[in-house]
Amino acid sequence: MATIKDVAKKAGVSVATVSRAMNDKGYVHENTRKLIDEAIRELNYKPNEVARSLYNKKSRLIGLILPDIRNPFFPELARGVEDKMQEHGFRLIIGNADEQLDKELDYIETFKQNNVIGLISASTNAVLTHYEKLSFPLVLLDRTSDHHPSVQADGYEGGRLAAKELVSRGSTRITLLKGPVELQTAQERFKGAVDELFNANVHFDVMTTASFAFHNAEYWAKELFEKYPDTDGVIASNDVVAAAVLHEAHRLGKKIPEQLQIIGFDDIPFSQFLYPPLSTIRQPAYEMGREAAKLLIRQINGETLEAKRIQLPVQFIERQTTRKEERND
Amino acid sequence: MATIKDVAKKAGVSVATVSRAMNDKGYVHENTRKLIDEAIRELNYKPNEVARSLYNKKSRLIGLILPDIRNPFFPELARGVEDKMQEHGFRLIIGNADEQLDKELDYIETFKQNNVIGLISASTNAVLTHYEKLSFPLVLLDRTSDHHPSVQADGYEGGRLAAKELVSRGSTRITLLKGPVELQTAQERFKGAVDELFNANVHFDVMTTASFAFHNAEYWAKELFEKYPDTDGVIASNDVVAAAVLHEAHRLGKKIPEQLQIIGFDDIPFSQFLYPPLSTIRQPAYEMGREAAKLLIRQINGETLEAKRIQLPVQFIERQTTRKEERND
DNA sequence: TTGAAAGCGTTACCAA
DNA sequence: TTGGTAACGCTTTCAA
Repeated sequence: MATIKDVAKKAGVSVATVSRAMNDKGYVHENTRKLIDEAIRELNYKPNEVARSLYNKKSRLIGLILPDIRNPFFPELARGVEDKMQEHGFRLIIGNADEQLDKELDYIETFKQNNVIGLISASTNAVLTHYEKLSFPLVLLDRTSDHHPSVQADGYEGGRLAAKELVSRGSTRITLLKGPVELQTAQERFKGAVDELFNANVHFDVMTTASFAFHNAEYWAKELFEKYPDTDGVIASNDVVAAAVLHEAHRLGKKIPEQLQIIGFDDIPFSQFLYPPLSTIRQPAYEMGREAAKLLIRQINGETLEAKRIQLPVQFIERQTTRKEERND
Repeated sequence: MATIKDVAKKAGVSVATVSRAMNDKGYVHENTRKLIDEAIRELNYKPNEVARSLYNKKSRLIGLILPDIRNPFFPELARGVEDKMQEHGFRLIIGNADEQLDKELDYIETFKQNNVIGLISASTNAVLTHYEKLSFPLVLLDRTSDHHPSVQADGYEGGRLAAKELVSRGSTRITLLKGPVELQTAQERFKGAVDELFNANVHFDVMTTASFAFHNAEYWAKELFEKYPDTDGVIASNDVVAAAVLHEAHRLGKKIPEQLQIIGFDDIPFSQFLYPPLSTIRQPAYEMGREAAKLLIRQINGETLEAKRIQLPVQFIERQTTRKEERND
């Protein structure tokens, strides 16, 4: 690997001048610059980011913490972050926390030790204290905080919408799946749904699903129908859980959506391929990722954002696990 | 952040001694060591990985290139790599190439510039020349190479199995979906299936799907039934495509598996939630990730592996998009 | 407009 | 058994 010294030698100048030329800082004569550019090209020189990082105490790396890379919602978020960061010359390193605090802490440590210039976290951990004394800017994604800028979908409205659509389509014994108690976004969805359900004055039961992961989803689904065998409308905590519920409903021979309506949350790509295709509340995951990236970049550029909160709208995606709306015309 | 100097000062020794103590290199008196350990603890000192990396020209970071983070097969792979690496104190940074060569090159550059100690690539790009002159060890995952160690599933056998199961379950007009031409693994599956189909002397058509990604899968599915409306057995190039085919088959009102059998490839977690649950050829993705990690670690530890190839077995997962086998007893 | 040199935090050589 | 110091590749200050 060629170093800045090699370039300097080839161009017949000092390393200081090469550095100035590369970074457009201070004066460099135009002719000198040409010599340097040529030397760089000929040697195929790429600055050593580690050395840069050691001096500057910042790299061009952005850390992204994902709670569970296997839930398709998160890769979608990641893609949004990635694309936006790419446009600005930052590189993303993804850490999969696997819903475990120690893994999350490991990654944060790794990020610190490698001088990331900023961090985006979609962590699902309730406690955020380990984010308090970071030396680089932070954006929270798919969750909120009173102390940090954040991007999230309008969970309350999402929950409300889900309930409203189910009710207006005729479900009368609704089961509301409540996501992990420590997860704010899940709680907001829950609150939205509960409020709407109360208003509608319809019977409903609540069941808590303590995780969003695949291997548990099946279990929740079974439990759901054991506890509430005659439910005729399920508001799932997310699409993965909804898929499991749909699967279990088929196994039990339920007609969907005639006997049982199901509505998910997220709108992951797979939902359209389920049978029947899953009606769901869409979160604009990719956009959320982009917005988080924008917020982080603004901070990197020196703006102080405090606890700025960006909330993106959700949307009911009507597919076929819900019936047609009952019209009175 | 405390530095090694602070520790040295606090312990009343030189930085050289602290360094020796930390790395267990050279002599350190037991008493001195105690002093140092205590200082480290009190200051909550963590060595600066960037400085280390600058000197050693290697970090503790492992790069992982994924072709498409949205295809659930790859996160599963990543989890395997991650877990194994974690056990050895290495940290994983994931780069999503998005099936685009320039993104892949960008990540490789980032990895180089950040002194990763090794690289695992599940790239889908045909050309591998950019992997030739790397200064760190490389393992290819989910693909093969004559020049590098690699880990992959037995694609040929997988293709063969898929065909065999479909035939033995009574499909007579099979459509074989062939993955991207530049993808070796796809080609091997294809070959295995073709060989078996020839032997079985059953009619079959071939259609090429030029990508594994979601947004295209639907398109291939539609095309499939336009071209071969009376096919009674589909061997999909992977589970994502299979899901799309299943979806389209429903839309066309086909009875599955009575009129049409479908078999996938990969066994991603979602496949069990499809309706009917998808019969598929399982690749042991998580294990593959772990094996790739092992291979990389061996190289990091100085072994030369040449083009060692590890091939893991595949397995037919019988679910309900295939009929019961016709027995003659 | 340029260059010498110090410094970023660590490791390793060599002398003590 | 310990410590001084050069070196890793870069940026920045200051003097020329």
